Amino acid sequence: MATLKDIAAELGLSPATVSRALNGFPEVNARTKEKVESAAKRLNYRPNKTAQRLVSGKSGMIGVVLMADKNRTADQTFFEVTGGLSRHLAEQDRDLIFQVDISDDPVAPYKRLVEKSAVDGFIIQGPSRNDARIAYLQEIGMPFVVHGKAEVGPVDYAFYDIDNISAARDASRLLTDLGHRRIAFLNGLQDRAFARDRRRGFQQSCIEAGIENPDKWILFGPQTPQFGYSGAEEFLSRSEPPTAFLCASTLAAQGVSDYLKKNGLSCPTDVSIVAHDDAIVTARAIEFDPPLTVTRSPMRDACKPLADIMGQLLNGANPKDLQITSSAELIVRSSTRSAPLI
Amino acid sequence: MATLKDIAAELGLSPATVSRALNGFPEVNARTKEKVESAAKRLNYRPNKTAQRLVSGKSGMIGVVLMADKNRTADQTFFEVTGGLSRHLAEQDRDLIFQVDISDDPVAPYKRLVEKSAVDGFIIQGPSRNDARIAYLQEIGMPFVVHGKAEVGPVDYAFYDIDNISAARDASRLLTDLGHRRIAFLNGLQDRAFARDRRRGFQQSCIEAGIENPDKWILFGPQTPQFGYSGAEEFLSRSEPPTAFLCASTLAAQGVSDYLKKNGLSCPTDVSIVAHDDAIVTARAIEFDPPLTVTRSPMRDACKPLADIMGQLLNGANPKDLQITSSAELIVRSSTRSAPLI
DNA sequence: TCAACAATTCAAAACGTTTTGAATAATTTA
DNA sequence: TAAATTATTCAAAACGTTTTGAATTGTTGA
Repeated sequence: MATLKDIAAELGLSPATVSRALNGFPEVNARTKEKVESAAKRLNYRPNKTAQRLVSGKSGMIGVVLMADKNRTADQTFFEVTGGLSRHLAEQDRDLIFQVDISDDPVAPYKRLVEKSAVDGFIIQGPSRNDARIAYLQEIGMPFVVHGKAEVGPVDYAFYDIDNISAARDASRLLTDLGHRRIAFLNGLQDRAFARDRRRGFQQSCIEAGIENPDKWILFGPQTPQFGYSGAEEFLSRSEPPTAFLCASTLAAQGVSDYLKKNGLSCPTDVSIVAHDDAIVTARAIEFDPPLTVTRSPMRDACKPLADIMGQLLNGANPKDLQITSSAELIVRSSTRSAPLI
Repeated sequence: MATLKDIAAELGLSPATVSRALNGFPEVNARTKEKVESAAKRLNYRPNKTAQRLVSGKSGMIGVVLMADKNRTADQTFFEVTGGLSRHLAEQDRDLIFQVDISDDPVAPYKRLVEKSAVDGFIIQGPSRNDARIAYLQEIGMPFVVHGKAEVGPVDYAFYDIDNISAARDASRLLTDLGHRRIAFLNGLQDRAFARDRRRGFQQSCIEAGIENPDKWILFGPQTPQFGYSGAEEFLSRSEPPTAFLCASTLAAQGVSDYLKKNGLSCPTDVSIVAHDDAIVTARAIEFDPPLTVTRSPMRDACKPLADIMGQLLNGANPKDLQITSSAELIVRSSTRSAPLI
């Protein structure tokens, strides 16, 4: 591998000049620059990243950690995002270090990468309330971007999130507008920030529609077909069964749909279904029978903003200026209809 | 962050001695070593990885590349392995760089990481015949381990693979022993090495059982429920429908099972099903109705051997000594029964 | 007591860059 | 033509380790 010195020796220049020439510094003579560039190409020169890192103090790496505990359910969406992230970081000539954690301490893998000085920053997925990881990274001053916003009020870190309150409100408002009054909500895991926000949105539209005690219509759980199935079972065996389901993911909606079919109930005639659609491949809303009404905001769409935010953060931007909340669009398909007369 | 120099200054030693003390060299005085170690702990010293890399010429990183083209199907198993890999590499104090490729050239992302001197080696998943990535890495002398063996005969690179020929042979032999003579095989994508081997195993047992022209019973495709469903449809609408299905994955088996249910066919009374089980979470063989007979070899099990092989490779071992073929075990459950009398 | 040897430690070089401060060459101004 | 600028280049230091070869100290044997 050719080094700066090799080029310098070849042209009778100093490494300093060669370095400047290749990095486009203005003070280097045009002719010299030309010669250096052609020599670099001829010798197939590639700057040694490690050396650059040593002097710059940056690693050029971004850490992404997956907690491989029980909720394997997160995997699908997690990887969807991680994959896209890797692509967009590559555009900034950064790379993604991927680490899977098995320990009980959620902070441990972050600590490990920090202490190895392996990364310049982290992207945190699936934040919870009072997230220990966020606290740790803030304490040591390590840059990070959160996918999803953990707290309710204003925060001082960078994040990209969708407006979960509005999404849930829009979805359940559609149902109340159609006359539904008994709406079951299969929400995400209770400790997740997005689940808290969606609950809030659901409550808001319930209040608007004069529905009492919305909380008794909410079930928290992992977003899987199994959860959807058992949730449908539970709600529909109540004395006052729901006429509609709101699901936090198309995966849960799949379970609900399966349960309805198995029990001779028709969607949308007997029961309407609305889901939030992350646009993950394994449960496409449009391929449901009937096609599913959703609030849609593809997970994929988060990748580029997250990577961009990280880039700006590492260029010294203020985290408070890097807070993006995007909104989900409501797409009405065939799984929703007026509430049946009772 | 404390450096070697800081410790040296603190104790009135040279950085060289401190370095040796911390790296357990024998020539350093026991008392000195003790003092150095306690000082290191007190100052919370962590060696700077980048500096170590510069001098050692190693990056401590292993590259894993996902080709994000059409066959999204690979994702599930890919991530299963990648996750485990990250864990086991961490045990060697190595990290995993994860890169997603979108270009048409399968070699491009490897080249990119190589030219940045970002990694010490690669782990290649889903090899195909005459894989260009393997050719490239061999040409430039970059260490790599292949998950799955690409060629038929002996090869000179390190790999971990399961014995696909035997797995397919065992599975189809089970069916022929039960009297089945019309066995449909929903195999993997035709360019994949494992699909070629399984075809071979299938052919072997067909020949043993006196079944003619086995190839007309094979369909190649992505291992998805959709493929299973359409494959079942195609085969069962033939004039001589199969009495059994052999699937390359439980995902395809799911599609077959769905098709049977939808069309009033019973498994195992009308049709038997055997699948190869990678033990991925989204399609558990044991949760099928009825529980699925499989040849089982969990994807997860590949992670540790792959990481170990990589470790040895980087320690200078000969790739030819690092070739592991493990065998899948046949687990008979309730989805297989004697062929129906015709 | 002196040489021979082993046990420790050290200074300096190396890895390949970037950056600093100074030096040289080229050009302009007076 | 000398002085003052400006444009260009350079040598050396820096980043934080590891490794090399030499130097120092301590110990043993004669």
